[in-house]
Amino acid sequence: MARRSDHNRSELKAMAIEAGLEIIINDGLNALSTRKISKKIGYTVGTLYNIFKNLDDLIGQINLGTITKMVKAIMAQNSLNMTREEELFQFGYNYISFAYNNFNRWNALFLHQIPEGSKLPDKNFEHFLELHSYLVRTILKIDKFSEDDAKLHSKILWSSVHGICILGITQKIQSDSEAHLHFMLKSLVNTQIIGMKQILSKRNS
Amino acid sequence: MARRSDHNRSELKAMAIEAGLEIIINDGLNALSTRKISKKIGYTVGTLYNIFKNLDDLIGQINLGTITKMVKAIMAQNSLNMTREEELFQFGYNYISFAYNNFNRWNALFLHQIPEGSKLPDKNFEHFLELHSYLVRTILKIDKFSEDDAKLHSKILWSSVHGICILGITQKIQSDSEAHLHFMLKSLVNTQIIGMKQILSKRNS
DNA sequence: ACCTGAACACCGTTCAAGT
DNA sequence: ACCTGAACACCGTTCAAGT
Repeated sequence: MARRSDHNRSELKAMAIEAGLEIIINDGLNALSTRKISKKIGYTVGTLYNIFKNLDDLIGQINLGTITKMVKAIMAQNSLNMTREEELFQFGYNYISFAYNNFNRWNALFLHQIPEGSKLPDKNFEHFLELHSYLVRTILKIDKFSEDDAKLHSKILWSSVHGICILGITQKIQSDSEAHLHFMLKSLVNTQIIGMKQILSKRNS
Repeated sequence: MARRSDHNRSELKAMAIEAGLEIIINDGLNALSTRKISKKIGYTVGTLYNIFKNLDDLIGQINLGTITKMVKAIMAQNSLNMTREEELFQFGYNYISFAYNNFNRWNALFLHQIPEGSKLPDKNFEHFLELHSYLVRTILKIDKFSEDDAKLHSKILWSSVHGICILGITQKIQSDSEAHLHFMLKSLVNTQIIGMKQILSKRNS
C-alpha cells in the first residue's frame, strides 16, 4: 500500500500542525503524541516522520505558530495617543492577557525544552525580536537612556512581566484573577519607570 | 514470592526519592520514570505503588526536598551587617545562584504540572512561605509601607527575580552568564526600591 | 502484609515491504 | 516517492497470585 497522495507534503504538514495544536489547546502539551496526531489526520505515524524530524521538531513548528500569533496580539492594540509609560504598561497587559486566555498554548512554549546538547537559544524565540526592539525603542523615548541601558531595562521588564505571568497563572504566588495580575503589572511598570529615571538623573548629576 | 522486607516502608520511600532525585539531577525531569526508579532500588514497579499514590505524587515528594533545600540555601547567608537594600539583593542573588547551580532540580519544580482538575495551588509551594514573609518584613523595614503594599511589592519582586532566572537560564533572553543574571538583578532591585520609595512619598505628600 | 510478574493500554522511532 | 504495518524498546498503572 502507499502513495495515497490525497494530500501533498505541505497540506499534510499543515494538517499535522493543526491537529497537534488542537490537542495542546484542549489537553496541554503533555497530552500530545505522534500517535494521536496521526490518528486525527488519518495517516500512520510513519508519515509524520516523512514531514518532521521528530516530535520535538513538530512541537517546535506548532510553537512557532503560537509565537507569531502572540507577537501580533501584543502589537495590535498599541500606541495610539498613549504616553510612553502607557505603552510599556499596555505591552505587559497584552502579554499577560494572551497568556491568560491561551494558557495551554502559551505554556507549551516554555514546557517544551529540547533535550540536552544544544545550549543554543531556542530558534523560535528569536521571533520575539520585534517585541524586544519595540520595548527598547519605547524606553529610549522615555528619557535619555543609552542604548545599553535601554536593552538592559527592556530585558528586565520583559522577564519581570513573564515572571508575574507564569507564577500567577500557575498559582505559585497567591493571585486570584487576571485583574490582579494586571494590578501587579501596573505597580511593576510604575516603580520600574520611576526608578529608571531616578537612577539616570542621579548618574548625570 | 514477596515480603522480602529487606527494607521497611520508610526506607523504601527514602530510597525511591533518592533514586528519582538522582535521575532528575543527571537527566532532567522528563527522563524520570517509575521503571527506572524501581530498577535503581532493586524492586518492582508495583512496589512503588504501595508507597506512592502515583508518579505525580512521587515527583511531588522529590520536589518537596528540593524546596526545603532551596529555602535553606536562600536563608543561609543573609542579613548580617547588611542594609535592607542589600538584603533584598542578596535574596535574589541566592535565588538565582540556587537555580543556576541546581538547574535540573530547580527546573523540575516548574516543569511538574499536575494534570487538570485541581486548580488549587501546588501544596509544595506553601513551603516558600517563610521566604515570602521574610521578603515582606524586609520591605516593611525599608520605608513606611502598609502591610498590603509590602505584600504586593514582595510578590512583584519575587516574580521578577523568578522571571529573570527562568528566561535567563533557559536562554530565552540573551544572557550569557550567571554574572550577567546577577547584574540584571542588581538593576532590578535598585530601580524597584527607588521606585517604591518615590511612589510612597508622592502618595503621602 | 508485602512484593512480584504479567497484563493492559499507551508511548517515540525506524524501516522493510508494498504500490 | 509515498505510505503502511509491524517491530523495538520504552512508558504508567493495576492486580491476581504467591509467600
